[in-house]
Amino acid sequence: MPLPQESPRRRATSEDRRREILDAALDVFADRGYAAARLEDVAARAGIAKGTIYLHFADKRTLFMELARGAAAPMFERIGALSASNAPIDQLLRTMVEQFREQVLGTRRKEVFRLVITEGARFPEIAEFYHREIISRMVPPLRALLTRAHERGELPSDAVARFPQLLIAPMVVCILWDGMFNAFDPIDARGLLDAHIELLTGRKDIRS
Amino acid sequence: MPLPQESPRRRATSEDRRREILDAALDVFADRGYAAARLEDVAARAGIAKGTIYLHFADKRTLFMELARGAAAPMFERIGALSASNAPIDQLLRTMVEQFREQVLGTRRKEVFRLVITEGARFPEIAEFYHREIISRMVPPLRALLTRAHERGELPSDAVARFPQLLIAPMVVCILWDGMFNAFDPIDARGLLDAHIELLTGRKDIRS
Amino acid sequence: MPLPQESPRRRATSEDRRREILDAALDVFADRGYAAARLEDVAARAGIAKGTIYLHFADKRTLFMELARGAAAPMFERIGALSASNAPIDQLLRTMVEQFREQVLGTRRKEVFRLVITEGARFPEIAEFYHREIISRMVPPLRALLTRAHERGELPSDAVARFPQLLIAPMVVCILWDGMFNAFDPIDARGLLDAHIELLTGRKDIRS
Amino acid sequence: MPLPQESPRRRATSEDRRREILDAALDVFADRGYAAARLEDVAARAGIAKGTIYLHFADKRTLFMELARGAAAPMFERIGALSASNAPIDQLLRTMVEQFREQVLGTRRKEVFRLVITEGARFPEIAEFYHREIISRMVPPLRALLTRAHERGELPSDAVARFPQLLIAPMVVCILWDGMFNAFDPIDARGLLDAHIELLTGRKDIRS
DNA sequence: GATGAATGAGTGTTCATTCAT
DNA sequence: AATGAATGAACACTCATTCAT
Repeated sequence: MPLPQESPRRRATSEDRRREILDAALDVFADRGYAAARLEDVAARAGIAKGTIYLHFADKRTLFMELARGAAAPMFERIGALSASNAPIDQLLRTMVEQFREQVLGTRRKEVFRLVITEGARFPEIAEFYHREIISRMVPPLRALLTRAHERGELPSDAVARFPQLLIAPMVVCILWDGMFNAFDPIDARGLLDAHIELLTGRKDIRS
Repeated sequence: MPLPQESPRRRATSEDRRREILDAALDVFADRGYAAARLEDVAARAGIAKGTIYLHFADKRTLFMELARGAAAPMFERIGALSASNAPIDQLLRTMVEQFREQVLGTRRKEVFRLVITEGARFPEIAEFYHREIISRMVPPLRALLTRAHERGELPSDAVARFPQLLIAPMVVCILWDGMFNAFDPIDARGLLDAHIELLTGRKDIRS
Repeated sequence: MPLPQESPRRRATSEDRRREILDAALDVFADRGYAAARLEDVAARAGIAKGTIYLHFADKRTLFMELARGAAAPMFERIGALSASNAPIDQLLRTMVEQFREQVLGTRRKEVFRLVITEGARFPEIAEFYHREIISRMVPPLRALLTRAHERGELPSDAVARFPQLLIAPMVVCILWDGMFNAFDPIDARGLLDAHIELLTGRKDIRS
Repeated sequence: MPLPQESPRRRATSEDRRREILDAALDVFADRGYAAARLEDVAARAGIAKGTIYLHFADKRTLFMELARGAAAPMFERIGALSASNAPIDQLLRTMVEQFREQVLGTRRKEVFRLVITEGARFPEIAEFYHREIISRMVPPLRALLTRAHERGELPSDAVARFPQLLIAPMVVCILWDGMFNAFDPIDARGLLDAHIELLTGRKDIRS
């Protein structure tokens, strides 16, 4: 819920400017990695002067961390939707995987996640943030969901329920593979993720 | 007919020196990432002068790439052993996972893999090298092995056979999780990897 | 968002605004020195926007110079009063010293003088201004005064008459000492300046 | 007494390099003041590269502080010599003043002192250092000396004994005047300092 | 081979100044 | 008049790389 804005125009512009900088920063950070990225390139790509960045972000590190945090918000909705649902588990998993392909792999957001994965070890705050805000909030409902599915006989094993990381692992691999090998051996993300669901549920999907 | 060898002594010494530098480099690169690592720190940790590094490696990039390549060699042996075996698949998988835990996760070699994963996108040569030397050599025998197992009924699904990445994904996640969250939420790698085998084989392990 | 103004006059006059800026500038320049002072801090302290400074002063240098010049005006009056007087020299000196303590050392004006002393060498215009407007106007009447006092036997030596800087030197030292050592060894300005008059006149003051 | 040097050549060279940098730094700091001085200019004047400065000094501030501290050492000798002497006070004072003119005013060391005076307020460490190492060590022997002289009747007043700053004040003024007004009104330091001694001792010097 | 002092291009960050609103 | 976002030149400091010893 946005606070009342004293000057809607100005505020909007400032918010836009922030967004432009974050967009440009994503390109540059994704391209070169955090340490090798140059703020001058970020500025150039955003079409602004170098100093302008500092009107919106305290320093390079802060810019990076706000970029990394930015990708977290959209995940909550998916989590909420998932844990609330009573649909059969394979349908849920398929929805989840489809959303991942469409909203992460198919967009620039995948770059943010790759950055989180590849730079996370050097940014304790980001690691903690993701653990606290994403992982520790995601695991309990996921586990509940998967446990229920197991108890209903929809999942042959409780392995994923005990280690929900197993559900996520192939997606992580998709992002990493895409970043490393895409040029000469692009991944068939759909095939891989469908195969993974098959492994989990023990059932082959008959796709329309 | 032996080729003329340069002095065995000198060669051995030089090789030792190389190894010391690579060891030190692993520490520093793992700690700070490629771009932020300082060769001065590498030298200090190796107990040598900065310039000495350049007697053994052309430049920072080369040093890093040779470090990255170094972890590849030991994998061939495992691959060979695996594909030659006729043992039941769950036993093979358990051996493989155990080796991973003992020889990668339990050693500093996990740092090399983490570096390959996190810096790979910025080092096309490394990406290509790993794809060419590891992945493209590993996939066919792995696939054959898993296909055979599926056909013998040891694997309920051919999903892993079609996407051997699914076999590797949890190990990747182990390495990444270890690097990011170990301080406050250490991973139970054995549990996770056993659960994964359970998923693949459909059978719970009865460990002695 | 401007608060409703407490004062009935809607806007400060330009002269008031100038004064506010100069006041704020004195604080900031005194605190950090000319080069390290930031106009943004001046603006913040004056409660105005950064750009507003430029409506009243051409640039940072000009602002500083007008600040430095500002402290000069009040000195003329003292000089005039001094040179016109026929009172005994020790009384005059005591008055002078007392005025210095009350109107310079005891106020923020001492900061202006410290700035003139410490930055003067870097601001030829200020050096020239002070030499032209203060020193070269002050020396002749001072010299006349002191010479007369010497001839009347009120001063045992003509040394100060020949070098009126000797009269000023302890005051300069007071200002500098205050700025450097005040925190841990505050100066007894009254004692020091009284002792100085004793040196000049050869007579100890019997203070009431 | 120099310690045994492990590598006389190297050590001597490094010491020389330090000295060259300090010399160049004195020029630049004296010319522009601390904040406005550019280390690139220091390097250029020393005939070295910018980075070389950092092999010898941690940063700009440290460079400045070591420069400021450097001028302190030579003063101890003078202090020791003075306080040990039993010569008549006016002779001591004349020696002191002469040394000041020759070894401070007549050399680049006066620039160091000007820097200490003008930047001291912004460098608490320097202020404390000078107070601790110079002033607090200088005052007691000076006071003892001047008190003895007063008791022997060589000084008509105990004013300087009580406030030894009065002895120093004219020298401070000489340094400042020299920096600000020298171009158009050079000071007659000898005349001024002699006049000051006359004030203190009540005796005119008959110079040869 | 080994050293480590020296280099200098490169980059994050600051801040006086401008100008559209 | 006043604002404050934007600019971009400037500068401290870093570090891969070289080379004389």
